[in-house]
Amino acid sequence: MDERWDQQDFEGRIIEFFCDGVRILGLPKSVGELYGLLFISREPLSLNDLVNRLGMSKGSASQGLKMLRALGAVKEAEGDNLRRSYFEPDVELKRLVGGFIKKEVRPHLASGDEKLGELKSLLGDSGPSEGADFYEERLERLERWSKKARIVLPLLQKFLGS
Amino acid sequence: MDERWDQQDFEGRIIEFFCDGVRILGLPKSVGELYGLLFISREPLSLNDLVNRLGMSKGSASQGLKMLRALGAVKEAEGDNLRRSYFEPDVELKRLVGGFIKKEVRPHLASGDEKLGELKSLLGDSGPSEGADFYEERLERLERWSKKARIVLPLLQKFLGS
DNA sequence: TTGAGTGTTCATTTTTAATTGAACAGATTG
DNA sequence: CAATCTGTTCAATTAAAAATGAACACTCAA
Repeated sequence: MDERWDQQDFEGRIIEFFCDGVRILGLPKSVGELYGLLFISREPLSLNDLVNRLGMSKGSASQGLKMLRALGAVKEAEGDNLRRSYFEPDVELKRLVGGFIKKEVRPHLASGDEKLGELKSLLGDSGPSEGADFYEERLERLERWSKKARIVLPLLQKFLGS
Repeated sequence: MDERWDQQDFEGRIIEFFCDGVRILGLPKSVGELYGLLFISREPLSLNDLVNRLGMSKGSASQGLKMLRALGAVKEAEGDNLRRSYFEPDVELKRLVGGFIKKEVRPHLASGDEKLGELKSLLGDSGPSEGADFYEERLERLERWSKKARIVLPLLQKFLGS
């Protein structure tokens, strides 16, 4: 047994790694801790396991798991205790990114498109008034951006699936 | 003149639009306001113009502009007053995304890679100990993720340039 | 039906991030 | 040089986000 191999440290670093990761995506640190611990655990873990090993509150863990399930990043699994729910991570990048796009990105794009629609009709109301050309050009540009986003997301997912 | 055409309202909505946009990217709202107002202005604006029209502090505006310049999202331009600096937006999606990737995304990926390297050497230290297989598999997976990201970013930029 | 185990919700607290505003440095002008 | 204008910095404040923990509902088993 090599005394320099510190499993605690290793797992802690993995968890930190995911904390950093999820922060870039705008998710709370606790979500990164939860996913990180599940990712580096051989067995599925229960809410209580996660709470005990991460030292976070039951409330945070419950909400974090809820988010991870909604994103499709964790799923329920079989465990020792029949009463409890156990969780294991989905470790397929394709599906992780797909879930994130579906739950976090697309809704924002949709609400952006809606707002663009309102802006277009606002500008339409003005009639062919002087100086509206500039605003029209800007709105068209925003629509092109939005269109690009709608095209690129499926391509991205396709690429990640390879 | 159509009284229903409310330019104030229109500009305000564009600014809101960008506030929402930058929040997704994890940038402060003030940065969205600054970019939004520049985006919808015919003429380049000075720091004082921005402060006055957005009602934000000089400090926020200065810092926000600093960030926008660093991202390459605004550049200096000629204006009436020789003493002041004037700014105009870069409105090419390709360059906006490119700047964001360069300044915000790549540094995070780089620091992630560095941490992965440390983890690998930690695991290496343990020697061929029992049960390290699982950890090795996990680290390899993370490396594949990182590799995918390094491949996909240039493709994304290439696509946006079309 | 009571008691223990599991998990959720949400008002409060804590933590983190953003904004302000005053002090400051440099540049320009009279 | 004194007065004004421009823009930056940063300590203090304010606002926003996340975490906590207690109350609650539900289930199961004795």
